[in-house]
Amino acid sequence: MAARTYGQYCGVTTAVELIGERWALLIVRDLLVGPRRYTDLKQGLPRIPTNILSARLKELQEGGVVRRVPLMNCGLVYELTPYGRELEPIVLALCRWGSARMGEPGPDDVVTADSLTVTLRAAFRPDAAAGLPAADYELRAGDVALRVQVKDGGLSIAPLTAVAPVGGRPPSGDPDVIVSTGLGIHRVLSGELSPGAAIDLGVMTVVSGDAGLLERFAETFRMPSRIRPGAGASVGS
Amino acid sequence: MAARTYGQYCGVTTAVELIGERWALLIVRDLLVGPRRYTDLKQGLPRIPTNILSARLKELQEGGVVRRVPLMNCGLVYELTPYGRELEPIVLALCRWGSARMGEPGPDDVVTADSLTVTLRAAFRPDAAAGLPAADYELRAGDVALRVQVKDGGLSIAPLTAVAPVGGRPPSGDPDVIVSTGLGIHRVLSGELSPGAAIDLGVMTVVSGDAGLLERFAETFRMPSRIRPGAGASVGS
DNA sequence: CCGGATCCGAATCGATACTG
DNA sequence: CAGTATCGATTCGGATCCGG
Repeated sequence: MAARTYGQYCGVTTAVELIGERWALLIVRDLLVGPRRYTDLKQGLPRIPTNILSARLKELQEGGVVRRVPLMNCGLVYELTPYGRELEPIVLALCRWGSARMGEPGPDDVVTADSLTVTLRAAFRPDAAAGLPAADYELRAGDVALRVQVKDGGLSIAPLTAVAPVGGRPPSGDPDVIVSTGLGIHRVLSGELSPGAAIDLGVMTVVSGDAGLLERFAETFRMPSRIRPGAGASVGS
Repeated sequence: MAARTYGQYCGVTTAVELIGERWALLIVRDLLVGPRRYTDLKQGLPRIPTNILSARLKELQEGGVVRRVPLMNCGLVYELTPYGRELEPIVLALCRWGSARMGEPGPDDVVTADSLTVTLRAAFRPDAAAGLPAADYELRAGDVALRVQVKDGGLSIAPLTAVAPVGGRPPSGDPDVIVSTGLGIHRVLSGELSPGAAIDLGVMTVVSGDAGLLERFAETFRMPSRIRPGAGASVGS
């Protein structure tokens, strides 16, 4: 033990010892959306081996990042501690940073409800939203569907795919617009494609409702612009 | 290949694929201070195996985070690309976050010039500094010595141990105060100890100059308060 | 079904030695 | 100085299995 530490007395080092192991930060990402059962996490991280999931949960608990909470009606959930929740701005910033280098989705890449929720939170611009009237979107990407409500400069996102998880109240009424995208929604979030262009290219489809609202959507949610991957590559053997 | 990817189309996932491998973020941390030679990095990360260092540098270059720059007078340095430099606020935030869980230093823990420089940048409070007159500190911790100058709400830090690295100009004149601490300087940065208390306990020693300046130092640099590690522990088998 | 534990081959990491 | 080569020690990934 302790052989796998970095041997430095530094906050960065301590932080990566707490959340730097493989899969750890993705568990944190999903828990930022809400408390999750073991099985929820396994579904949200389809490629994680179960032994790794339980090992990480144990380590994150020992680090005081995650807490294990028994539920009244049998079962149990994992949730972030207050200390773990302090990672939210960091994870959102990493999401924005990484988005600049997302190329085309691989054939096996998936989008989960939690990852899309975090992505939208990362892309949300409260100042832009404050200047615009309320809007109520239903977003479908891959096989997840999200209800996204922007009101009074605030954002609330609820999953529509499964039964509402532990703490959520299901949204009521109908959305103003239902839009379906492939995994290419990021091309709109990055500003690479205007909503109109995305619809013309078939990247986005308006299932029902007011297509004009999508311009407002694109103003409310925006990721940093993408970087051509070709720029700094070629390492040379 | 691609077997070791996370299989998700998400900014967070992309980010940890770029900088989530072991040691990678510590390399970024050191490069945030300035361009570094291979050997500098090896010294600043004493426990990194050399094959891992070269593998990480290669990966970081392929990811467009790091660039390899030949020097005019023979030799070469690694430096962050503009994209890599965008990690600065994230690394500083991680430094603050992790600092809350740094316990006592282990017997083999070291403090390097670069890690201490990043720590001070992370702890720097420009708004507090703006309200105070300029100050010029020399800080010695472990076997590193740093010249820390606060002026007009700005911060500049230069190492005094080795020859000034690549881009640096050596500071001129004498500091207002020279203070020597063990690795326990973080107990002052965290506010756990006032400078006076730290001196009384022998955690800090004023080598020369105006000890009164240390109060100003403690106001200018502050980490989030520490968390009792006992709070959320005990995982239970 | 939920919440894991166990086993094993494959890939990675760590330490040291060596080289242009 | 700037790495590569090698090899044992860990860890990861995938699958299976198990108690409630």
